[in-house]
Amino acid sequence: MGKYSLKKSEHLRKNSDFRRVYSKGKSCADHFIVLFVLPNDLGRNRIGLSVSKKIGKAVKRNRVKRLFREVYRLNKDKLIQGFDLIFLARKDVVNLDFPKMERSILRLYKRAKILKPQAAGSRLQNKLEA
RNA sequence: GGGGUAGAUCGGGUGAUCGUCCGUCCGUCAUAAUUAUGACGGACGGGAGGAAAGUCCGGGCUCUACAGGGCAGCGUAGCGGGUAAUACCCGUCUCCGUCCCCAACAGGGACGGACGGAUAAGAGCCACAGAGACGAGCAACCACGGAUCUCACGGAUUUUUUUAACACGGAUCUCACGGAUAAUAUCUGUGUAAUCUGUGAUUUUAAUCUGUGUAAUCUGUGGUGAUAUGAAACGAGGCAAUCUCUACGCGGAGCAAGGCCAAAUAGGGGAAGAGAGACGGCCCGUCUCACUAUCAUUCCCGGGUUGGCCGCUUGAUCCGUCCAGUAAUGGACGGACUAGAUAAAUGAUCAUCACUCGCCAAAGGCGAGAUAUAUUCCCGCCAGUGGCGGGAACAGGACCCGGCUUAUAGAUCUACCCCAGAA
RNA sequence: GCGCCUGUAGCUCAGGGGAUAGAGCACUAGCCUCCGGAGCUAGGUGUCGGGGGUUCAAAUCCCUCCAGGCGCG
Repeated sequence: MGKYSLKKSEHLRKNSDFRRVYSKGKSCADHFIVLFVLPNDLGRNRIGLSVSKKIGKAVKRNRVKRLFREVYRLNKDKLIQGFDLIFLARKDVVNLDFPKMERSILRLYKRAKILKPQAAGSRLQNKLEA
């Protein structure tokens, strides 16, 4: 598996998976995104995306989901493995571009305490300082 | 060169890195062990739209009777054509609107719009206003005629009453004067005033008759349309986007259709009883399963799974040429293969080229001004060069097509019109 | 995918061809009260979701678009 790949097997797809993460997982949020986290016993991470019709029409929703996927894919080497994650979009997320969303998601990672210890230093710090 | 209208086409390009979906081929591993499946990796090829949207119509396809009859219901509506079909498209007639020609009317032309059948059967509505609102007569006005009656004028007659005034007479009484008497009392004469009464005449009023004029009411005949109304005045009115009628069309559900495999749950409750279901509103008709009973059947409720495969992309497909047709469109020939996802694939970052907007810089042209003049200074405008920064629409397949409607920055081409400039 | 409903004053709703579009609450002003509340009186408030059409006349009928909501599989 490539370092920055994102296959279908890493997606949460069943309704029961989503409900399990929503009810039993921890959540943290900012103005744009709600992140749900629940440990699984697979030894790798899986993500689910939830963008409701309140966000906008199909083009806007697809763009938000693509940005979610891109940010997760390019930062997946910093995460501790073994979690199910759900990104829930809030209404203001439409105005975000890629760097703003990356900063927002990395902050949420840090608050959810799923960042690898050594990764918490270098790149995130650079981004935040920049 | 700029602007407008109409139509057609396109709707960012190129490159790098990382990543995604599908197909073909290959490699490693696992399972059954030719080969297939799954996971991971690699190479190559392909990968959203003109509206993919809204779901307003029409079809294909699938199941239900290869979809049957009647009623009900729904839809369409000049005529002709196109099409698989339509509420779509094309042509044309009629009507309406705008503009132009014409001094004006008539007429003609251009453009745009129209759910544009009902002559024949019926029902309903037509507020307010108005005398009158759809088949019935009322009222108004005018003309003629009649009846009743009011008023005015003229004439005639009659009557009584009242009032007013006049004339005359009578009675009573007051006052004045004169006379008689003894007397201021009484009697008497004259004049005057008041009251009552009689007579005469005039005027007014009332009644009757008659003539003329006028007004009102009733009535007969004929005519009229002013006012009012959206329209209308005995016309076979208007509205059928009110019901209805006529003609034509429509069976129903929808890819979560439908079929197969795997897994899981339950063997539960209720109803029916010779019928039940397909069948969607009703009736008929057809087909299937049953037709003697704590069994079995059918239906409903409840319970479980909500995984995979097929359907799934070659099709009324697209492109080019020729022919037929006013056109929509059709035919022939040649070529092409162009997404098949399913918590749902096209993205992110960077560079660059074009498009556009703003700012800055240097030099150029033109115009005006300052200076005695000028190669100098300043201001404004113009096109082009360089740099920096920003913007780049509407919008994402979900079985597939044909239309319609709506959203849409900009670019190109064609036709027409207007403005400016040059020859 | 299919079907249905709603949009009228600031809010909740009536009105289903002829109205100056109405009711309640709210708002404003006045009276009352020492003040406020309650009460009484008066008043303002509308592109009837947008556009087009039928009609003499449209909130109402027809077409189309927009926004919101609901149901079934």
